[in-house]
Amino acid sequence: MVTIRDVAKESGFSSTTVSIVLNDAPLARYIPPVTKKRIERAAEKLGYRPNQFARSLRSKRSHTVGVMVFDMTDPYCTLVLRGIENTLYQASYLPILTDVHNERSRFERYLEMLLDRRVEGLVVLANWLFLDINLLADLEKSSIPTVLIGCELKGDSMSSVIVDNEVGGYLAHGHLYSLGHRKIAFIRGPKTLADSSPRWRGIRKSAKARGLELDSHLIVDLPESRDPLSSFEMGQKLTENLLQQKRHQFTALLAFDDVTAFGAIRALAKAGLRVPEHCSVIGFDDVAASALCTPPLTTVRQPMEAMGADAVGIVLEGINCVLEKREVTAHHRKVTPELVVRESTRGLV
Amino acid sequence: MVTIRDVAKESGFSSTTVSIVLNDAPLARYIPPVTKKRIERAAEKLGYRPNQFARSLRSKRSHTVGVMVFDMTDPYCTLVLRGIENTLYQASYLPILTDVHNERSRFERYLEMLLDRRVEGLVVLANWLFLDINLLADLEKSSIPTVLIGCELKGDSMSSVIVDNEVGGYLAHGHLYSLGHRKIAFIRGPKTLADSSPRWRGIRKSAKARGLELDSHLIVDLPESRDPLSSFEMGQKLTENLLQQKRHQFTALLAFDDVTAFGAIRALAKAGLRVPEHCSVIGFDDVAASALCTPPLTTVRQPMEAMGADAVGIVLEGINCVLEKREVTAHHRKVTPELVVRESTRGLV
DNA sequence: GCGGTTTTCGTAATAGGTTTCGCAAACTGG
DNA sequence: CCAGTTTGCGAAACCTATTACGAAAACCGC
Repeated sequence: MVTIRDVAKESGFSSTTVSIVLNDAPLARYIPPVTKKRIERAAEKLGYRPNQFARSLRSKRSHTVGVMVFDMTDPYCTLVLRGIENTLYQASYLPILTDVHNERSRFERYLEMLLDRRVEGLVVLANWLFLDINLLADLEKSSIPTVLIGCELKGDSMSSVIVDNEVGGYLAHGHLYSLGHRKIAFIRGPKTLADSSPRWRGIRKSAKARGLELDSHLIVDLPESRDPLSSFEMGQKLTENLLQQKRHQFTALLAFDDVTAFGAIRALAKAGLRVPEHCSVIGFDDVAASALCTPPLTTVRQPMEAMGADAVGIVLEGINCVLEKREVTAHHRKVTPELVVRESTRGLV
Repeated sequence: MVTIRDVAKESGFSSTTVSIVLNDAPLARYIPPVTKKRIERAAEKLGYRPNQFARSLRSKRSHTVGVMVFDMTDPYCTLVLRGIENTLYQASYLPILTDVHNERSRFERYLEMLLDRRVEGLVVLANWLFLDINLLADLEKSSIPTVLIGCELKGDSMSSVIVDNEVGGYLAHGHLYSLGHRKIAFIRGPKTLADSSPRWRGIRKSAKARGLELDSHLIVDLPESRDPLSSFEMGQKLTENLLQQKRHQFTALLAFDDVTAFGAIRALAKAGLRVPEHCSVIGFDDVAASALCTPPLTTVRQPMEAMGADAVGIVLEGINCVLEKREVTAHHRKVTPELVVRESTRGLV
């Protein structure tokens, strides 16, 4: 390995000067161009690359951000991660990716590891979070800029980026209503999931605004589960149950999320019902698969890539605050979802 | 920040002894339990956490592995990443995730960044790789244990983990054949993609073994594209083309991969053909969406999680070789794919 | 040609660990 | 009781880059 001293020797100057020149430090003003050239040429010739460990040891900076995901296999993650990665790249930061597998011990272990590495910020993708909220209290103590995606924690210790679930629920229900559906089945999210209740609130709001009564026989809840893909089987099963109560028919189904919707569609197909001819189905999220399956799923899109980018923007700003010893202020961003009409919903004839 | 010297002061011993005790270094044999206790208690009391920068500076180790993905949005990545992450976690390594976006400049920049961070190994997910192969030559120079997933590079400079595409093609074709299909359409992969030709070889082998002639009118190729999801639109378009030549009908379609198959299914649906009633469709990969869509896709599964885990295993072994100054030998693993029969294929009546 | 500023560059301290070396005390065997 | 080993521990070197400080030269104005 070639060190700064090697460059110093090669160029005939001291390591101090080499450091100043190569980093273009303030003092570089005083270094004549000839000297700079010589040093740069020497560095080039030797293929010098500064040792980041030594540099970090001095500067106390890692140029690294920790990314914690609660379950990578959730298709929701992909685009958010893309947004995170891309924004970090622009800023020359690198992400350390950890997948908590929805396990408390793993969360704690990873958090320790990340803090030990002195990550300068933390992005937590808490989309499918069933752990104690006070687990997030661990995060507060960490005292580095932290942003939660998909889960709001009021207060000024941590920022958050969430989708406006209420608007989303409102949009979804409004869409089905405007297509003429009046008998709508609902698969709500697990009670313990933060997204569930605001989405439902939006739905009720829409129903109320339109003077529509909701039939409690057509409302079911996903159970709590550690596995985000379990909502497929649950969606299927719950839909089967709904179909069995012959006295309470429905012409449309509003699922908690896209994966649940896929499960519902499966159940409908097994019952000989086609989407959207016999029953319209709408999801939430707009994961990649929603556009790929046939019929493509009408859904409420979360701008996932933008949310990831936004989260990183907040973290980077926080890092700058820390560097400049300004106060770090928490931001609570709530982004607006967008209705994406595809072919799984259709007007009643 | 509390340093090792603080612990030394608190415990009444030197930093040497503290280091030896807390790391359980060989010399710790000679330290009496009383001393160890005192030091551990002091460390505990002060909440001492060793500075990883300092440690890495000395030991030249980062306990970090670089993970380069060519395009995160490829659904193929998710499970592979899960396997990578999980195996690294077991070994207390952390992954730095980079997404090359299929851009040469980005690849080079990220590679430099990773090497600057002294990652101890490299896992490259080269699934959808259209860049010059000699770009991978850059990797060879890096002289750290490197494993390629999904792309073989013969030689002993780099290891690889790939699926046995030929067997996969053979299985897929054999499955359709055994269901009675004789007129089969094929959407082959892009010529420049490493997976394409062995898969096709497997298909031809199966056809030959069964004495079946392939109809060249029913064979089309995906064009080259940077975007892994483009194979959806391409699959759709090519299938439309296939359907237009009325004189060459087919009862089954074998797609290059699952995403292509989704496109094909869409085209079939638009033409009023149902899967599998009117046409069977088989994919390749078994991405998550394949089990979620309706009808669920029959496909050839790549054991993606295991492949990721396997790759990390090889990297870790390589790292150990480097540590013990043994020779690093490249491994070329070829894993067997598995036919997953779902409902997008059906026997001819 | 003398104080003062600017330019140019190096010495040494620093960051926070790990490791080599060596000293001294305690023990072992003959 | 003496040589030789084992125990127990610390001083100092080391890893590599950054930076505070200061020395010396060059330059300026008067």
